[in-house]
Amino acid sequence: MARILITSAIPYINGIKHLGNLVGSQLPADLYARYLRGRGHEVMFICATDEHGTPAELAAAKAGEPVETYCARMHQVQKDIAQGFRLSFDHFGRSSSPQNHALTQHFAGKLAENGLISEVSEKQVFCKTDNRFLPDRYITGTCPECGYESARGDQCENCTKQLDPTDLINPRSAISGATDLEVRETKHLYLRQTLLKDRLAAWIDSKTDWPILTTSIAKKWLNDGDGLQDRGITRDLHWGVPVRKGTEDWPGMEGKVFYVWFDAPIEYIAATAEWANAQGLEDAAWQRWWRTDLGADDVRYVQFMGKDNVPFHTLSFPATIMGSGEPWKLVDYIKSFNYLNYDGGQFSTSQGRGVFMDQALSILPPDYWRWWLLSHAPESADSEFTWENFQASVNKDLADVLGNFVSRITKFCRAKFGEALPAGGTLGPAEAALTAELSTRIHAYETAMEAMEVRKAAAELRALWVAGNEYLQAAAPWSVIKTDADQAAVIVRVSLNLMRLYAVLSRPFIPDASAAMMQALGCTDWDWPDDVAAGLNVLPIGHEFAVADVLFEKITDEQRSDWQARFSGVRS
RNA sequence: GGCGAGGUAGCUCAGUUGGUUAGAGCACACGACUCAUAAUCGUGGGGUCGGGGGUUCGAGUCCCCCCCUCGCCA
Repeated sequence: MARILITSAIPYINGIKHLGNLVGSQLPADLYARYLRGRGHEVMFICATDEHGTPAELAAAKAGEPVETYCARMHQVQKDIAQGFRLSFDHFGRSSSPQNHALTQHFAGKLAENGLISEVSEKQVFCKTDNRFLPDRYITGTCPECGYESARGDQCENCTKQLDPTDLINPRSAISGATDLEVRETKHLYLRQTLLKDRLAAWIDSKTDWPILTTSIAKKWLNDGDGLQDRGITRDLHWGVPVRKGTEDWPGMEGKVFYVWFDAPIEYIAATAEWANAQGLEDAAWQRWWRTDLGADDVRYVQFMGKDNVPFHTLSFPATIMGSGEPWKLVDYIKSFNYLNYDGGQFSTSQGRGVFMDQALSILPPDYWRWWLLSHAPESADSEFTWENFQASVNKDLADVLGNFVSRITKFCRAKFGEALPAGGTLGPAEAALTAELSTRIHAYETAMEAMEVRKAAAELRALWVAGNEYLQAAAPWSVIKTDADQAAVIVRVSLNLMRLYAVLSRPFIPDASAAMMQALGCTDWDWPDDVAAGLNVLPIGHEFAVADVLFEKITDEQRSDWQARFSGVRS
């Protein structure tokens, strides 16, 4: 039994996420967590809301609420929706938690002790119209590197160069558009990433099994232009983690907070601490996941995220961990995703384009979305959601192939033998062939799952469902029963056991349907079929079951065109 | 116009370090079956891998040029 720590990129507190966000991190992370639990491994699956920074302040102001109230409310909203999608976090934390405050301050203190923090008195942009210092991303201007005219103050979207706001040429406020900006003197802390560049580069180079998408982005940031730069980690804001050196005051930093990108990844650790505290456990309970000196040396740590998050997870956060000089767990594998497009364009939070998580759940149960999104996950390239494809995939895969298998075998048994596994007959060559095929396919499924090849795993699972229909079709118990009831009984017993197998194997993808299948079978044995022959013999002769309701209703053409119309515009 | 990402069967996509007749699912056609959510199973048609050069014994897979699409920005 292995121990695996899984984190999903933490969604920003500001608003409900769309399906593209969901499939880019939380959902595949959940798939992986559920699979590993199903195999009997010990899993810690962590997510949280990312709550600090100016966008939260502005959204709260717009909602007419104090920022603390706004964040608490939106956290609960996101938590409920995550539950709606059956995301099986062990803990869904908050980056504004006391635990994260303490840990963020702790890391800053350690980094300072190790000479990795510099205090820089710099000139920062203050907007008189907005009456505030403008954070990096709220200043637009021309990129000094490539001449792109709408570069943001933190990064040029055009050339991906990391920037500081004062690098921009012709800056203006992105909040008001005002140009009455003035530069004021303010002191900030910088993380001296340049001193860690060689260690980071060597570490990235050692990750030869990482996806190209992950390492190529990391290397680009390490080596492009002047290479990795020192990074400001504090801001002149009110909402955030107050700057402190561990538990000590930090002279000259009064009234300032840490930059959101400094404290957000630390929340992965803090959320695990939140989990332990919520469970009434000692610190050792979470430290054994994160401290290699306190039990985490045998933990495998896997992160899931969209490609836009890769630089922070391959460089900034590891710099924090390494720079602390303490034995914190570094990530072992980063699974990154491309973007999901919506019907010919992009999903867009700012434009309200596409289907959002709450809307999705209002029209269909989570399994439908989970199946489609995971079986079409944007792993190797951006992929596309269309309503036609969604309808076709769901109807064919879930209703026709899996749902109908369950339906046909349970109803056949009820009609011919009653609602219990019938006695008689012995396994023959057809069952031996089925067992062999299932073994091969389950192995392929496991291999894909362990490699986090999501689409491939979905295809293998589907092939397993098809194998059941093939077996039934060839065995034809509805014909056999006319001359050999014992033989028909064997086929039915094997098929009903196969249904249980499907429930177990499918659970990571479609947990509700799996639960419904198991409930219909009156079974609570979720053991993974390491031995397929034994796995097909779990439900004994005489075991009673019930015919379940239709597992998956088909999506009608009327529903499809209705939703297509309803979600064609922008969200109001 | 700038930058970025792509162009493989009607649709959504796979195609490992270049190597035998380019694959899957859906859709379509035909056949089988009738237990089942008009479901299932089998067979088949269908692609000059955007175009043109080049490297190579051999390129969807490497290099160059061009065309087109999408995104962001002007």
